[in-house]
Amino acid sequence: MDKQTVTIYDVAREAKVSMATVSRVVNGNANVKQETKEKVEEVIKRLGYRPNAVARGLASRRTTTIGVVIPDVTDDYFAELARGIDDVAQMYHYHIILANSDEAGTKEAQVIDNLLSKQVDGVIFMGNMISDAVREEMVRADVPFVLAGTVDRTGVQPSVNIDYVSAIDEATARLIKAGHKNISFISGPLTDEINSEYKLMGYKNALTVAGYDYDPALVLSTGYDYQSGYKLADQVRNTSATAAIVVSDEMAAGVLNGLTDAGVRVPEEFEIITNNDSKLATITRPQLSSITQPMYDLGAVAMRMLTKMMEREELAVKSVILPHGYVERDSTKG
Amino acid sequence: MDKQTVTIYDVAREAKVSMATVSRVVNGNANVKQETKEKVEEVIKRLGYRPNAVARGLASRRTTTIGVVIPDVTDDYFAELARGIDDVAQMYHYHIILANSDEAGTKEAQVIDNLLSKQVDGVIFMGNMISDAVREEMVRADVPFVLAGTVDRTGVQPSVNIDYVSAIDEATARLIKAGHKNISFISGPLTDEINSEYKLMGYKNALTVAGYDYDPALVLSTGYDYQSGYKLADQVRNTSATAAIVVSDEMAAGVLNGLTDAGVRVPEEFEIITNNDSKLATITRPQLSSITQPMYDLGAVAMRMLTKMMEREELAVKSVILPHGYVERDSTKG
DNA sequence: TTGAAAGCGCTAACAT
DNA sequence: ATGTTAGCGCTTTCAA
Repeated sequence: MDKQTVTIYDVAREAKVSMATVSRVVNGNANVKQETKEKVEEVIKRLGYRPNAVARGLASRRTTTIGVVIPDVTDDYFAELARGIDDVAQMYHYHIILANSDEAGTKEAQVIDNLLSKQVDGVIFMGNMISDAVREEMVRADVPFVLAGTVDRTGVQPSVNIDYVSAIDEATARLIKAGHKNISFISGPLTDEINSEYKLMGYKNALTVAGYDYDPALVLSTGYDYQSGYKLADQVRNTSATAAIVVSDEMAAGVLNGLTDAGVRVPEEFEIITNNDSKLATITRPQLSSITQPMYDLGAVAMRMLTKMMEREELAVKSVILPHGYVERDSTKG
Repeated sequence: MDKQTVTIYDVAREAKVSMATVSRVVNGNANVKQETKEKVEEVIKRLGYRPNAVARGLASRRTTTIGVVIPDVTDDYFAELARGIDDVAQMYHYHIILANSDEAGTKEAQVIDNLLSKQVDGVIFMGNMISDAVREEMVRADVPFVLAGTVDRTGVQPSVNIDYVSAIDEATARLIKAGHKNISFISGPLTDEINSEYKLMGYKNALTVAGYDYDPALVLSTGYDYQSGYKLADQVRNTSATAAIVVSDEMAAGVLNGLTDAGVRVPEEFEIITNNDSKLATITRPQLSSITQPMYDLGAVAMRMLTKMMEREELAVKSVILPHGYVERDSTKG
């Protein structure tokens, strides 16, 4: 019982037309008589013919498939972007190969290499930083790349982001306005540019505007996950900080619970603002006040840009900045 | 700047060998003189040649790519399985196409169709139930399918699961033993077999053993997400239930918070046991007592089975049942 | 509106 | 150990 034993030839023979005509019908080419079309369609259905995408890709040099590089599927933030990407891809009839990069610089480049060898028509890249190896792949590749939720300090790659600097700046200013003199900045590894070159900058900006000194002891960095945040709570208590800006919700939940379990009352004794407003932010108790990001849209817009590039349309804007916001919950006194 | 400018021909010409030799080198065939091999490798590197996986797939009828159908990438449970799948796939040098099915029966079949048209060498299917359309695709396909965290009441498809009936049975018995007379069973749609035919059965079993009557009013079902659970809390309060078994952590977190926000103290006035022990279970306050499942392994083992089937090895066991457990936390009195 | 034929880049016999 | 030669199943000119 072979399945793909049914080829375009079989359909052609059975329908008494040439394979070219079958191809036209399958591809919705208008130059086919209605009658012929119907006959071919009947045969296709009867034989259970399914076009071989691999052969099609080889012949047409288009696979209608795009690659999506994601650091980790279990990361709420990127998973949400992936949904946006997926929906828009669906809309434009592109298929997606979702590839985990594990956030390891070396693996990322290899993952991209795999994607390109599969002849994807384009790639959406997500990550906390762009390694040199990845950058090289992007410029060398002959298919378009779009960055989603991922910054490129050189600004050469089309990208969709929010203004991370302002977002953190505003949140920090909010805490300052609430009277805090010592605010901690808690982020993932500072080797990730998005932390060191953007978010930390926003934090410093706010400090500068308020005329406060920047105290490196208040800058804490660790992994992005819950456990890392939880463990970090002890260190936080050892600083003079009375409030914190945390760059990921999982970390923030960890810090919050670590603090609470150590007897520190949030927000009474310590205020926290987190960064992504993912579903976690409303699940913790107290709920987390948060910067809000249009995560789904970040992905959706990136995918839309990619479709345009793949169709060789001009891009009006190469670096799209989507609006962010802020939502007050219970981890701040408000 | 053309796409796959550098082909195997270019390498062959430049290295002064035949394309077959280049192919041998690329595929690690032993029948190549060391010297020739080195020369070819040098040229490959110099020209930046990257084998075209599409052409390779067409010629060899193998793509070393497998399809993974996931209901929703943002679902913690399945995302965790996906990690297990990904790691093992990596290990065996298979690539993965992760396809979102949105849990819609119609879309699932279409997604599988896409995957098959791409000539994947195998498929891992995850979902809360198997629609007839999906079942049909599976039996008709000529590539192996393995179910991960997904039950097949007909038992014909190879699968990896835990014993959902026993897991829920035991958890329910635990609540009964703690003195509860009215225990609510909270699940996703009962149209999903895993709920109606397995988990609910476990619940009923425990009731029967204890000599309790089954009260349909205590069986509540809604969406798997946090919001659905949160909203359900009101309904829960209107039943006579003093404890509940919840089949997903997100729902459980919702029920817990909904109850807490309504002034019901957990676990003092109401006990909850959840089902997956995903990271959410330790993030909520109180933390959720939970059935434990080896999620990562569920995916990993499924992928390992699939590799065997793709290599045409015999499967010792077609339906693998992995052990489950239980972890006591603070949503039960213990 | 339809058909014929030439590839797309590679693998896999089969030769040598 | 290496080369030659058919295809793999389809798209795409180019003719008719």
